[in-house]
Amino acid sequence: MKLSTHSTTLRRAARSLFGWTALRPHQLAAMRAVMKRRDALVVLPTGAGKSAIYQIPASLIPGPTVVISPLLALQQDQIAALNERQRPELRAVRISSNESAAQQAQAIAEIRDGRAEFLFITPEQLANPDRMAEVKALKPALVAIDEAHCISAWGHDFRPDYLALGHLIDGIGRPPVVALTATASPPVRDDIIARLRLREPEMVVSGLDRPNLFLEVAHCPTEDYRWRRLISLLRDDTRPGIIYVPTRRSAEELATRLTDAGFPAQYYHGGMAAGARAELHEAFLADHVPIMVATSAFGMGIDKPNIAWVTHMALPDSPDSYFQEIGRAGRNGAPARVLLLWQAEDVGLQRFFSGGLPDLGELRDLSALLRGKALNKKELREVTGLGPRKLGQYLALLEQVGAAEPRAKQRIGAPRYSPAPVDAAAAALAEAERQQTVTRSRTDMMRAFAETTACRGQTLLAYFGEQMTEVCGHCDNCHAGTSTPDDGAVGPFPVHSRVRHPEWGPGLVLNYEEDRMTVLFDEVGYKTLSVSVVSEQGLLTLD
DNA sequence: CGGAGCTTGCCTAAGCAAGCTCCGGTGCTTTAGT
Repeated sequence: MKLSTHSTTLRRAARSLFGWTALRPHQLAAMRAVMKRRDALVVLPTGAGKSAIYQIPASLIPGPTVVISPLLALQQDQIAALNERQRPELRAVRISSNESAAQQAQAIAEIRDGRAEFLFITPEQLANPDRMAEVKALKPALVAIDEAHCISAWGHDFRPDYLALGHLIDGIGRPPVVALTATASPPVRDDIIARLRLREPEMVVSGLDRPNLFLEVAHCPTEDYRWRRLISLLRDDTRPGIIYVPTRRSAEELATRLTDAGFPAQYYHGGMAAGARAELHEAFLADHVPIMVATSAFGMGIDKPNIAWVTHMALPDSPDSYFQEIGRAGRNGAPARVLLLWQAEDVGLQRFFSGGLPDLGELRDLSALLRGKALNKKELREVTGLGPRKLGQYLALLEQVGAAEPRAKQRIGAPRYSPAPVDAAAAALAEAERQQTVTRSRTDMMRAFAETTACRGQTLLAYFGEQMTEVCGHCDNCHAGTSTPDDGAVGPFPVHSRVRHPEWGPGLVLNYEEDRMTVLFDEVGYKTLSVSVVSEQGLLTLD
């Protein structure tokens, strides 16, 4: 089929299903890749009609679509939006712990009989082999991975089944895969591609600059100063906004303090009852909550056009999180403020969150146990005495070094040629150390962003692999006149070229700023080097 | 890692410094018990 034919078909479907008269170039490019049954990785800001990228082609391609989406609440919203349209070719069902066995059976039947198109599901569900077989039997024609950055952000420790998604997709017959996210730096893109085992994916990446967001950072020597800066923002701007805080307790305390000070605020965090969370979410969307004080739990799936400002009361763990969180402001295109209030001490908490290296002995014992007999997680917990969290992390690590693999009936065993327990433990520990180094180097980059006197827009986008040729003009440093025009990245190696360091191995050149250059090394994460030292000592070579 | 909040030790009265302990994010699942 000719490309133009696909375009016409897609435009017609967009008009008929969504009432859209036009498709944006990025949307169309991504949809055409899906129509050609190619794998695709799509990085577009939310609000750019990302969901339609899989939904419109799915309605045209014969066979159902499996949508893997991380949060049940988010799935619920997406399903409701689809089913509101009352079109059989868009009907969506779900399988999760929220549905009874009977409801789950009915969902499967609806897909099998062609009465529904979309099956929403979590990676955890697919990790159950019986469930996997059930989904495979439906012969899905397409898999869509929503919020694909979760693979990289959560897979390594928090939700290990995210790490196994490539394996899980193979298990349901490996149809074409389209992965979608609003935020993915180059290494995160590589991680997504590798974990999902995408085959020569079509890359659709839009420009990330958000000119209507004014970026501002203030170093706060005292808590009092932090408070006063916040209050001055709240006096200036009474439109709705989000305040991000690092802990649950500080969310509750700050909301109370603000309310007492005459700024009515609500708080939101992951420790609250599901019902209360849903209510607050709704109330915020309905403009009933002017100020939301929240941990990072608040936000995914919040597509609210009129968020006027986002403030961080501590340094986020990474530019990835920061960009994701500030991206919720100004979706309607109106001017919006982004303010980061930070202290050097904030880094301590992030180090704690990224801390906790596995115990070599425990890893070795677990590895030896798996070689003896395949066990399920509950049995493993009982035998080893490890907590569920720790056990999940250990198993993910051992799987990555070829010392563990999923088996039938939710059991986990050792592969036939798995390394000896001592070697497996050492390799797993090394892998955990590498991940921790990279995670911590992201926090270093976040701190560098906070401390820079250069253009913040350029600095932030360079992290995401986008080279802006001119200063952004919408940050505090541009307004203060300290942003030096970055005249095309003068340096010994082109931006985005692969280089090699004798000690740190291969890496990717990200940007130049005065005499400093930032390189992302595969093994040790982000490093800032002096350009003159690199040049004089010949530290880097083209790889 | 670092902050909050407690106890201890000083030593003859109340209050302060030092030292100690504890705590800290993101969500799926499943199960036991009301």
